[in-house]
Amino acid sequence: MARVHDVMIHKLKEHTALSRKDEAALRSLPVKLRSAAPAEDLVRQGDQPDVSMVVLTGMVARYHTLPSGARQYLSFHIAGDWPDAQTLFVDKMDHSLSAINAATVGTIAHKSLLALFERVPSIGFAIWRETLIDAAIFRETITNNSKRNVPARLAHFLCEQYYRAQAAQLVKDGSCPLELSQEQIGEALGASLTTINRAMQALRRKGTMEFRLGRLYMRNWARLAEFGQFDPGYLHLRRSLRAPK
Amino acid sequence: MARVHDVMIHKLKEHTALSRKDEAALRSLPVKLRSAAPAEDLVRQGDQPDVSMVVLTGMVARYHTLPSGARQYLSFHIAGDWPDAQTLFVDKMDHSLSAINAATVGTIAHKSLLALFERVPSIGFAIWRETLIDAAIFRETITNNSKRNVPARLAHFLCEQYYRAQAAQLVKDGSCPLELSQEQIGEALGASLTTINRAMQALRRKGTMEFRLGRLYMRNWARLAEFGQFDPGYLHLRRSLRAPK
DNA sequence: CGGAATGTTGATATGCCTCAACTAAAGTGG
DNA sequence: CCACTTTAGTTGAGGCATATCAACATTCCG
Repeated sequence: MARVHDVMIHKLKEHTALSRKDEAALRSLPVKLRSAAPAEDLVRQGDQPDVSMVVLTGMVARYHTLPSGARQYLSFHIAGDWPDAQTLFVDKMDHSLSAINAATVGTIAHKSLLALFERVPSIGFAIWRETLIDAAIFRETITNNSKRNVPARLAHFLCEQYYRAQAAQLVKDGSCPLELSQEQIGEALGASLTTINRAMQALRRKGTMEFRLGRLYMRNWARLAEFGQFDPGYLHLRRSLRAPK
Repeated sequence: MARVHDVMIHKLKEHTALSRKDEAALRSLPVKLRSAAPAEDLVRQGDQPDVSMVVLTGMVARYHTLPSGARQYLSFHIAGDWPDAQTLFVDKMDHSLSAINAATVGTIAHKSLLALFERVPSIGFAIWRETLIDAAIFRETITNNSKRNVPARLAHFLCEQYYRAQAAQLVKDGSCPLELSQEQIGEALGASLTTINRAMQALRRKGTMEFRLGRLYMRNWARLAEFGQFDPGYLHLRRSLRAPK
C-alpha cells in the first residue's frame, strides 16, 4: 500500500519541511500492513519490538496498567502518528499499546529505519522531532490532568483531539471520529465515569460540542477552547489550522 | 571545564553503551559554562534557543505557566540531564526552564551538536534516547498525578528523585540533595501545600523517609517504594541500582 | 430478540482545597 | 552578632469537587 507512505509523509510535513530527497527516501521504506481488532493489544509492557508502527486508520492508544489492574491512558494516536517510535532506541516497553477501534497500522523494521537514518540524517531528525512533539503532548497532559477541574480538563482534551484530527484531515462537516467510551475518557483524564458524564453534559449545555455515536461534533470552537484554556502551540505544527466555525 | 564532559558522558552511559570513538567525539564538543541564581529562568516559554544545556550542579526544572499565573512543574533535572534537548528540533519553547537552587549548566551550540550527529550518528542516537527516557518519565508523571492519592503520589515522586540522584552519584549516607519547598512539590504533584505537608508527615511517621534542610533522607526504601508503587523500569537504566538499606 | 455494554441520574461519603492563624527557620542589615 | 523581616512549615476548621455506590435507561450487537 502506497497509502501508508502518503499518510506518513503528510504527518511529518505537518511539523517538518521535507526535501524531495527526503520524501523519496521515506517512500523507499519497506512497510507491512497489520490490522487490529477493537481492544486488541499491539504491543505490551515488557515487550522488545523490532519494528515501529505508523497508524493508517482507526485509533491506537498507549496506556499504563496499575497494580490494581486499573488503566491509565497516556495518549491517543490517529492517522500518521508513530505511537511506538520510542522503541527504536528504548528497548523495553514501559507501557502497552492497543487498538481502540478496528485499526490498521504500517509496521517498519527498526533495521530499515536505522539504516536510513545513517544514510539520510534529515529523516532521523524528522522522526526525532515527531517523538519530541509526542513528549510536548505528554507535558501538556501532565498540566491538564494536574491543574484543571474535570469540565475544563475534558474541554482541553476534546480540543486537542479535534485539532489533531483536523491536521490529519479527519474532520468533516465540523465533526471528527472519536470512538472512545466515556469510561475510557475518564481513564485518560484521571476522573470517574460519572464525573465525565456530567462534565460532558455541562459542555453540551454550553453549546460548545456534542459527543455521540463515536463522533465529536464541534459546535462552538472558540468557547470550548477558551473554557479548556486550549492553545495549540504545544503541538508544534508548521501552519496553524483555522478553527472551524 | 572538562568536568561538564565527564558528567555528560557518565549520564549517557547510564542508558547507552558508548564506544571510545563516541566518548572522544563527545569530549570534542565545545561547551560554555553558565550559572544561574535560585529561581532564575534559563529559558522562557516562546524562546527559540540556539543552544542546549547539560546540568552540571544544582537542580533545574521545567514548568508550565497557566493563564491564572499558577505554575505546574513538569520535571526536575540534576547533574548530567539535558533539560532542553528538545530545542534541537522543536524551535519554540512550549514551557520554561528555571534554576531551583544555585545551578551551573554547560551550554552547547545546536550547530555543534547537529554537525556531530551527521558525522557520528551514534551520538545522535544516544541523545535521542536521552529525550525518549525523558518522555517515559513524563508518561509516568501523568499516571502518578492522575491515578494515585496524594500520599502515594508523593512517595512515588520521592522515590524517583532519590533513584535518579543515586544514578547521578549524588546520594551520600542514605540521603540526597532535594532543595525544593513543599509548595514546589505541590506544584509538581498537582496538590496544595497543606496536603503535601500532611502527606509528608504521614510518610515520615511510617518511618520511610525524612525531608528537611533541602535533603531527602531515605529511611526505608522498600516500604516507600511499595507504598508509592515505584518500579524504576521506566527510567531505562542499563544497570539497575541497588536500593540502599 | 435477548444480553451486554454504555450512558444517565440520584444519593452519600470523603479526600483535598481554601482560608486562616500561628510557629519555626532562614536571610539581612545595622 | 543580634534584632528584624521574610520565607517556609505546621495545624485547625469548613466547604466543595469528585469518588463511590446503586438503580435504571438506552444503545449496541450477535
